[in-house]
Amino acid sequence: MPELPEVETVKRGLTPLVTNKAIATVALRQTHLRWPIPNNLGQLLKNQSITSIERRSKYLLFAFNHGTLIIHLGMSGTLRFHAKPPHPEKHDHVDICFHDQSCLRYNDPRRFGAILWTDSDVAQHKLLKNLGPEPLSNHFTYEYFFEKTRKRQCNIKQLIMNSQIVVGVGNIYANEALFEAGIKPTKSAGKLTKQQTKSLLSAIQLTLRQAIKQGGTTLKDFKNSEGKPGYFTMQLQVYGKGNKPCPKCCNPLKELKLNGRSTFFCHLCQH
DNA sequence: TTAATCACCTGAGGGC
DNA sequence: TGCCCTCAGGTGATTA
Repeated sequence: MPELPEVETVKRGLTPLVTNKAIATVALRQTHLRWPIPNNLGQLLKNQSITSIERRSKYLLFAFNHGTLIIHLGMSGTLRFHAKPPHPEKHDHVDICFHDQSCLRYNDPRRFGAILWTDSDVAQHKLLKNLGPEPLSNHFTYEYFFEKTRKRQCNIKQLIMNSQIVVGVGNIYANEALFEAGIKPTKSAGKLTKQQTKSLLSAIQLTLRQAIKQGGTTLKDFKNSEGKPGYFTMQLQVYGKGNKPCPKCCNPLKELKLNGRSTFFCHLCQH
């Protein structure tokens, strides 16, 4: 399930492989994703070259001279580069084929992802314009974060997963960052102390940096742009480890549902 | 404005 | 072995 580190890993992997390559054709086998893929995508991209790949939140932004292709991997999407593409398999929904016979292939079993096109300022696209700051940018400061927690009654886990507050913190990394910071996921956001806010901000950044360094998680579906799994699973401390010993105090980790999401924490180490 | 809930979708895993 | 059911989860839309 791609989260920010996974998307960043895909971006870094694909950038040297596809930038400045001219597109020959686009094969659309399934256009029904979260939103319909534009039927004229092939016409839009034919003989055009990708000038750069950027990432905003979990969206990959493929820049062209005349617009931007927005791709979200959803829950189960992968984007892989093939020098010589094999025969399409199940859920290989889209191929972006280059003149040199190589291809960028989008596969998404659950079809929660999206492939959209905009010829306007991509930052003003309705999916992107209301997003909060990038967690690893200079805009995600202690002052900003503390102000956002004030007068909030929702739990802190839900707050850090809110993309209007800060982008890119999904369920896995929310669990991990809260454990790292020693903060109980159910704690009301508005009751965080200044020190806890600082600790959590640092923990979010540390967790994401480590995951990017490791190449993302390997949870079930995730593979990077070369089809290889990430390696961060080895370092997950609490996610998916209900009833297993806490890495810090060895007491059994608790598991509960919070806003419909699996939540793991140590009731002794997290307050 | 904030918080909670729903819908989308399919593969994996467990129970029978 | 096969069928059925539940669960997993990111995020926009809807509702309260």
